[in-house]
Amino acid sequence: MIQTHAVRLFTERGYDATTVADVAEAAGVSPMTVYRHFPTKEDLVLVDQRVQLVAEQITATSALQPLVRRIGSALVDSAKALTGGGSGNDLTANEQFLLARLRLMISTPALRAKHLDNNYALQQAIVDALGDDGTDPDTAFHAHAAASACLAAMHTALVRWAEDDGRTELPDLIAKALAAAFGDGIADTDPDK
Amino acid sequence: MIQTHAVRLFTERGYDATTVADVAEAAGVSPMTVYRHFPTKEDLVLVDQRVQLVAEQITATSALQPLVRRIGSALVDSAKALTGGGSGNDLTANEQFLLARLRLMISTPALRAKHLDNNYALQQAIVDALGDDGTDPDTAFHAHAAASACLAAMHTALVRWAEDDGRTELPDLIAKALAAAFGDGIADTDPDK
DNA sequence: ACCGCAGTGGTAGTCACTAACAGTTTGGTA
DNA sequence: TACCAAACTGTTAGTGACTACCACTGCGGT
Repeated sequence: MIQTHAVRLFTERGYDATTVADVAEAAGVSPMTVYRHFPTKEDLVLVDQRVQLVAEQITATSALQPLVRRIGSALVDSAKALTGGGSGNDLTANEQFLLARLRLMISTPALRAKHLDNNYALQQAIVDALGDDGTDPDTAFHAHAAASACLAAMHTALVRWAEDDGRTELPDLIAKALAAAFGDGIADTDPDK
Repeated sequence: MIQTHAVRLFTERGYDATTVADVAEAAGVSPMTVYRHFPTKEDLVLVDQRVQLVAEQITATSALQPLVRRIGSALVDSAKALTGGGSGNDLTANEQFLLARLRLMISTPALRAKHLDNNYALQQAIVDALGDDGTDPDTAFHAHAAASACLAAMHTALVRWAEDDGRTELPDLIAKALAAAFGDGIADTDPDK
């Protein structure tokens, strides 16, 4: 509830021009309560990264495939879970809310910075999930390079998705971004296609 | 001078535990003076991105090459300018200072986030320099995906460089990171090698 | 009626950062 | 030397995010 009011106020008046006290008042609670649920003002907007989910998808992929393919397909699949499968044409309320938060995130430096740093944390989780045992620094370096590049491509897809107002399916956009960066074919999700 | 004291204090006591007033006192100036030279506390540490330089290198590359190759070679070249050419074995004072700031940047969330956002601004400049006229949204999307992935690989190289205490040449590490992400051969700088 | 406990609120403080104003130093000019 | 303008520095008084600490309320179980 607090989050809903926050995103609405931030969108209407701007992020910087809206204080946490404003959000608290709109939600009918005290500023203290806001801080109890959301450790920082930025967390009122930022999208849950689902680190756990992505990591599980990574371990589920075949270790025989190239790194960017393993990571890419995991990201595409997690995007499906995020948008709810993407069945019909109309956007669900969940997707609308996601879009509103993404638009704030893109246009507000503080939010954008924190989101990019969250992506960096996700990168660490991906490298861990890839099964890097830490013995070979070159292997870890390779994994970090691949993971960071894949996540950067995904971020580009997120921005494009928000600019498109969600008209294109997010998983498809991510696959397109991966293909644009790494070349066609590397990021196909379903081999039976 | 202010910056030198700031990095030293941040390294000794920690970034969060050091106030801007502390930095000002160590530098023998008032807190206001610090804010006049560095708009935010983070700017006391962050590395100059040299957006202009990278953009010029991009326009100097052949438009016939693949995007990641154009961007990659520009990033490798700008890294040479940043570290000062990398001639001898010993680290220059400039490189030492760069290393200290990088270490802070990697370990401090606020600094890391802002640096990643600076990279995002650099991405915009790279896309602009690539000559995207904005008419075709797919072309722009392609350029953004490639640029973001290249910058992510470069960031990975920066982290590795700091972990290595600068023992490996930074431009070489960036080339290695690009090769790890995009495949060998795509990021070679000098064709005559 | 009693206890524990999760959720909520108040108070006071720290610190990054800003705006408005005032004093000082510096470099160029007559 | 005298002078002026511009750059530099300092003071004060704020705003707002965020924290630590303590008190209060409702609520199910014994």
